[in-house]
Amino acid sequence: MKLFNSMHNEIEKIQPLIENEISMYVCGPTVYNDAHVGNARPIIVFDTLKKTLEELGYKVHFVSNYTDVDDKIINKAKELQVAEKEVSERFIEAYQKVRTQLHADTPDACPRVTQTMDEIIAFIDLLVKNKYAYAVDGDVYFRVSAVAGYGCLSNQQIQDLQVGARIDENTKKENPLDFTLWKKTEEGIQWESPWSIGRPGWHTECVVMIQREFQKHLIDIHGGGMDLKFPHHENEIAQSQAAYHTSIANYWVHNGMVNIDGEKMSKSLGNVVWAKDMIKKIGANTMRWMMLSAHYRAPLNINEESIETARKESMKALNTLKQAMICLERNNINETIDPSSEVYTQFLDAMRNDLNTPNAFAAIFEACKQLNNALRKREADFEEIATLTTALKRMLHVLGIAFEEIKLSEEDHRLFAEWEAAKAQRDFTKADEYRNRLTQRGLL
RNA sequence: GGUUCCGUAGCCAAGUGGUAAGGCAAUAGACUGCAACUCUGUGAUCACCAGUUCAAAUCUGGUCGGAACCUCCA
Repeated sequence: MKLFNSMHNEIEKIQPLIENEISMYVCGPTVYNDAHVGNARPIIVFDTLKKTLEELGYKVHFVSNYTDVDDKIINKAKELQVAEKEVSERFIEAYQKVRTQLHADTPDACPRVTQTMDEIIAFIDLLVKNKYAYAVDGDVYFRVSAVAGYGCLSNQQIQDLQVGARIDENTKKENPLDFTLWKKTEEGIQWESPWSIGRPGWHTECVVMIQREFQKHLIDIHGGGMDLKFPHHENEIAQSQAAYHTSIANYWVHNGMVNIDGEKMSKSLGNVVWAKDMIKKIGANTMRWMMLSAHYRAPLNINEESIETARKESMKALNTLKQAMICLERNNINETIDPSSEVYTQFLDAMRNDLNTPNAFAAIFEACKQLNNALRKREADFEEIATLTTALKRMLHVLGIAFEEIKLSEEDHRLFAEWEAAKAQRDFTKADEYRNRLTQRGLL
């Protein structure tokens, strides 16, 4: 398996820390609102990565968090006049629903900030004690200058950052780049800490959660949206370097952003599309197909045309699969277990190569073509059909495209036979009748 | 100002040194009782310029155009 490592800006062969096992952490959402289609992309991308790794034989340990402490949640709670916990619970539930609807596997663990507070405070305390952080008036800041190599992920030089940085009104910091680890506050949820009553900053939780969930300081893959690279991931690394002398993960993977009709999705533009609405409108299969039809690192533009194309393509593949399954059922052929075939190899090679889903789709189209040709042959090669069917199923599974298994009832078998008999007798009235009934049963 | 990425047929999109995958659309056929489905054929010299090389979409330099990030947005 090869992946583009944002840390070194090049494609690298994955060398897992433990043979045949992959530990993977993906930054989850701040649960102050419903997930929009931009949030859906990392769900789909990293779920596809997980499924690919599993298809390649790796055992994947997958963790993704929920940020349930944040200013935005506090504001939302005020707006709705409810407790913050109510807001976060509600949107965690909504997020989980979207993830499930998108055919994404539930992570092995979904830690929350509110449930990790003791560890977070202990971690900040460790940083303060080791002089990597300092407390001022109840706030705690990370001392960026204390770690060598700050900026290694985003390839930023500290001096360059300072030039362009917006002027920070916070004069308590030693350096404008220093980031908040603990914030004293009288508002919203609060916890007691050695420094003040307050709440933690955003950048600490992931480091602590990774340590807690994986029980180690270095994992294989850390993922998230491209926009998290700086400062979030950079700051995670800085803290991890300070506390554990590791960069948290060996491979940093970032997905590209989503645009709607060529424009960035934002509240100010008023073009935010909620994931749940789009799923309802176009279906999860079309949504995954569309999102995976571009490479995960490239920006993805969504418009009516790209949706329509994805819908057609996915329908074609699923229809081919259905016809193949019906053919096998009607002829009492068991599917093979082994998907080995040229197209399956082609597919896996594409996926292995930095998740090259556009090329993987080419393999799927080729499989469909071969399958359709095989299905039309006068003397059907059932072995070929069985192998291709298994291969196609496996490929669709890896991409998270759901399909229904076909099991023909006695009645179905009879209808097919009657239909064919009627056609043979050129009784087209009857034939159409059977055809309609088969169509109604979703078999044609 | 800094960092990173991109500009390939009408549209989407791979390919990163050896003479341009795939899909959608379009179009011409085949199959079919009709329809649907399906299959077959047809299209680009890769933003522009200059270099390196036997050979460049692919490397180098430049020009033009677009995007993301630079303190909490996936």
